[in-house]
Amino acid sequence: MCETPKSGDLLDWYDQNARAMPWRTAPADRKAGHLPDPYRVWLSEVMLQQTTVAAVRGYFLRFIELWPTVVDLAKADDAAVMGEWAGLGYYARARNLLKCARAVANEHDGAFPTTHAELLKLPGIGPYTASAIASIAFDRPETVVDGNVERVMSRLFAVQTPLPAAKPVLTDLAAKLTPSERPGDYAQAVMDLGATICTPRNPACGICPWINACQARSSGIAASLPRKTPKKAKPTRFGIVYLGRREDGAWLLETRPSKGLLGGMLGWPGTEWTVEAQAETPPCPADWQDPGGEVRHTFTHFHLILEIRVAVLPRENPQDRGHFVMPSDFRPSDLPTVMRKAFDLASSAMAMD
DNA sequence: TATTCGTGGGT
DNA sequence: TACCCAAGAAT
Repeated sequence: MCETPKSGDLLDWYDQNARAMPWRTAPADRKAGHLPDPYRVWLSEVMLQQTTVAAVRGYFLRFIELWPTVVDLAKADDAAVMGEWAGLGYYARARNLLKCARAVANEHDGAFPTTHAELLKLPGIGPYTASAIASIAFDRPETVVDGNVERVMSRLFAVQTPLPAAKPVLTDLAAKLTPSERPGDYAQAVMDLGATICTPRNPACGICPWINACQARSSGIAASLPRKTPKKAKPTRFGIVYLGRREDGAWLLETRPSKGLLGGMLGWPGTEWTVEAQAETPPCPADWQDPGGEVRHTFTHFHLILEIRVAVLPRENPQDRGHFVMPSDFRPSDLPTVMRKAFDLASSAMAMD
């Protein structure tokens, strides 16, 4: 038989094992009444959506350096924010980040709302992020349910229903465990537990503060939970991108439409990406050459094989698409990863700089 | 409810 | 290599 899990046992563990992060206030400081900056909590939580702490850290520090407050961010140029987000993925987050910053600056006097319901109205803030901000930044007793919490609850209560169907049940179980004391620390504690001990594979049950309360552990099935419904196979799509350079060195680039894949990001003009090989569709007439090689990249729901073409473009070429960017203004780091791969391939194949 | 939407690291 | 996965939201 198992004990009833106690939130206090987890908080005691967290007091000793909380991981330091740039956006986080240590448990001792929180107990002294020092809550973290809501702007930093919001920014970090949006960056952390479906993204690892290791990947986020550098981006977070850079954003804070460039835009120390939400009002600063609200005044930033779209292209600057999208460029700084490049490489982090899920670019709708960056578009909504700006919308949200401007809403907070213009409609909330630069102060984030403090309740779950008000936070939920803002762009890019869903149920998880609203709970995270309300609990972590404002110590409200809201329940965070992310992938970590789903895994911890499914094991603690041996929930056999596969995800995502089990989500409502797991949310209910998590809510009933959430304490009214130290809700901010508790939220971070459950997620830390899932990230460091109650891991997807090889959970470290021997050092878990809830070992005596865990039903899956007592049944020996912890590592097999949570169950998940099978995923669909990824199809492969094909496309061509065109890396054109004017005689004065300027690159022909385009800002992609603000909706859909890589929306709002800088990229090379090219064909659509489809399951059938694409016919040549250059952005302007030129002597396009194939330098050889291909870019392979995998998105969430398809594999992509991309061919590249390169050309020197005449100075007075009436291009149909895109805009020219001088080398002094071109930062490959502004490109989403698949576009940066194309640039790297062209650079190595042509040995051009 | 199901799909769309990135990327890099781990196994 | 080929998966799996990560502090989800929008549609």
